[in-house]
Amino acid sequence: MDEEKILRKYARKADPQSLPPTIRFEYDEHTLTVYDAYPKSVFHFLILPRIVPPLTAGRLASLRTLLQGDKAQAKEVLDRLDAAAKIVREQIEAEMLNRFGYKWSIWTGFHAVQSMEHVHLHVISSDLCSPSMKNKKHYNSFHPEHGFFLPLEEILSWPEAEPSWYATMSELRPSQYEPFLKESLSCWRCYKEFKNMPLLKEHLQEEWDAEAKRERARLERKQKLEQDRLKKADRGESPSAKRQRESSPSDPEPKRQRADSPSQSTQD
DNA sequence: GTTCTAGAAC
DNA sequence: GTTCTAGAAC
Repeated sequence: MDEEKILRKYARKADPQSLPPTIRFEYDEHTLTVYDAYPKSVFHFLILPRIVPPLTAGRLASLRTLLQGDKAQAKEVLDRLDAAAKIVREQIEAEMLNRFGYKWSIWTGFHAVQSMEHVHLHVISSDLCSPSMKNKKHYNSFHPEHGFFLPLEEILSWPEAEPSWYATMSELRPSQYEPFLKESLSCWRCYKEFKNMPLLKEHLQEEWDAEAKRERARLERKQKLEQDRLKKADRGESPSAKRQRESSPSDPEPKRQRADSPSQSTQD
């Protein structure tokens, strides 16, 4: 089987369950999520639209062929990928907490010019630390500033835009995007430039380590505050003193979890 | 997409 | 001399 058409082969499977678990992550009626065979980050998945009528292999050959076809159909495919990506991100975040004790950002988007046939949405953690991250092209294809990586959120807004603008964007001309891959090696977090990949990789690892340290310390402070609050509450401390501590300025991030659910306080 | 490798860069 | 890149081959 032609290596280049490997994704199309997966997307064609009537029964994705038959794919080995080393390749298959999960699937639903319209999408299939696989592990990237050469992950460029700690977490790196590809979400493929499955080839189910009326969708054809030709229509799903690339993001370009999808966008240049029926607009409503394109929108539907993108929405299904979006829904699948949300679920994958939740699972990645759970795994981040399990294995690393904190969560870091996850990017969801397409390469403007894909190298493997068949539409595939990248869901990739922002560390960009992986043995398979080997050259400038690899790195720049995910650099959030260079423009080669197209966030799904952005593409979802295209069909709502001016039709002539939509048509222009849908061309996804390689000549427009390929130069982005040749830009100098700069850290996407601090913009510092590096002479070669080994030096950049070393720096990316340091950035990620620093983030881990920062985030773990922040979570610890938060948990300690919470424990103290509960202790004080048990002793019947005045509600006003409690409120004062709760509005701690060191933790501006809004949290989904209510502070008064002690049963879950270790997870966050 | 990867592997291989010649020659540039250091 | 060794490391690294980048283009060709697959």
